[in-house]
Amino acid sequence: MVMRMDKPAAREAVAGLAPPGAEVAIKRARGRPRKTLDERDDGNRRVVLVRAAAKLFRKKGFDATSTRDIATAVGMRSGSPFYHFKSKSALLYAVMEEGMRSAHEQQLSALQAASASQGTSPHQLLAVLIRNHLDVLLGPGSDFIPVMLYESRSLTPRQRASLAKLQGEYEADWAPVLQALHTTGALKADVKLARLLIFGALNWSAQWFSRRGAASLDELTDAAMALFIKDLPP
Amino acid sequence: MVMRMDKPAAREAVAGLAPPGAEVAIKRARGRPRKTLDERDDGNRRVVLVRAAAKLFRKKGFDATSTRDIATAVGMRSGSPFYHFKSKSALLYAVMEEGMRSAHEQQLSALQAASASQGTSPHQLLAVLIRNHLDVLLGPGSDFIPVMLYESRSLTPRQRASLAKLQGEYEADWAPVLQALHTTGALKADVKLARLLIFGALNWSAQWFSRRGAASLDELTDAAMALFIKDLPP
DNA sequence: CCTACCGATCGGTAGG
DNA sequence: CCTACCGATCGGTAGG
Repeated sequence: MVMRMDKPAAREAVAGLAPPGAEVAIKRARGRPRKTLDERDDGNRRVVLVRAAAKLFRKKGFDATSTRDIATAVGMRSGSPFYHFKSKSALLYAVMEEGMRSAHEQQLSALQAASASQGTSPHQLLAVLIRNHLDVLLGPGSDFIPVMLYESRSLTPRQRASLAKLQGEYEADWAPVLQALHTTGALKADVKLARLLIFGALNWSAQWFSRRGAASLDELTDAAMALFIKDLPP
Repeated sequence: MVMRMDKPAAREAVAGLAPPGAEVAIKRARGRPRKTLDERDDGNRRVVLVRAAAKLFRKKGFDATSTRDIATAVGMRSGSPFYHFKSKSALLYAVMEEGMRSAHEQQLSALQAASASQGTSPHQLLAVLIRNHLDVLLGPGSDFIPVMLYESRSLTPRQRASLAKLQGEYEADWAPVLQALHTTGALKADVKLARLLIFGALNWSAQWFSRRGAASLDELTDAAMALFIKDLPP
């Protein structure tokens, strides 16, 4: 209840909302605060909350998950998540935004690594995109993107619009690859519809894929490539 | 509000739960009942409830739809849906079961019509299956299957198992067609994974397809065929 | 099928 | 971040 004026700043920085003077205000506090009980570690708690929320939202759905569930999962009391997030839906948005950002980063890395080492044929690039997408979707600890795919109904219109922009950027990386494949005849369908159908095929796997199941992510990637591409090289 | 003593039996028959002696018991009542207030029109109300529930579940999701929303939609008071369904989840199951039954019937009709008139090549059969599936999924008044696809988390385990059986029967019709295409080389991917990926591609369209949008169901069918099948005839 | 409820739960807040 | 709440809503039920 006292001296933790550094908290709001840290929090807003994570959210990318730090007002211009925030850090200055913090530096005004001299030395470490004494009342340490509420001097919980750091804006770290925010990340922990988002992670727990992602897991629960994925497992039970947004509406069926109470903010109390989330609080309990991270060892907080029922009202405390609202110290970090102004609403339940803000938490949901944080999950999705974090998911999209890291998914996109991962996608860019994968593309760069591919064009650096392996060849850079459209076939290979599509395989890389698919494999990465499956990883983001089904890999260990990947609750964020499934939540984004299946819970966006619960966002506010403004949040949905924000997220759509991020999704657009993610999908934009696919367009040239698909276009190239269409040009060579390896992809016969209309490019735009093909993209939607392909994302559907992949995204749906979040509903049935099990990491302890029959197929591996590599096998699934191969199956997808075999399904979509006409002239697969041996 | 009069004469529909046949209703309880009809109702239970729809649910497939009519106890052996139900109809007999009903026939025991002679003529029309006099106390007419609770003699509401018919088991018709049940169908109306299921239809309204499907619409709302699809639009807002199961958890975000209250039984009061459904009651209001059909002009009932808040407690009345529970006269027809013993729980909210029973209503959800009714939506899904009704959706699967009619989808499967429609699929069988489409297959019969196809093998009667058009040729019966695996290509044509797959096109028929896809087209029908899209119709069931995206056609006018089709809220049932999307609800089934996206809300089954809210079923009880027993309900889920029941539904899985119906889904299995629906999907079973696809297996020989896909197998035949695989044999001829028109489908390169592993048949089981191909089926999952194809259903994903189609099912996902419930998320983005708009009946007033760019593509028609026919165009979407063509795109899907072009995407999945290697040696499409002209 | 309505009336009149009930207990439980939920998102969120004040105040420290 | 906790304590102690609050108003609203929800699924469901008794009793007619």
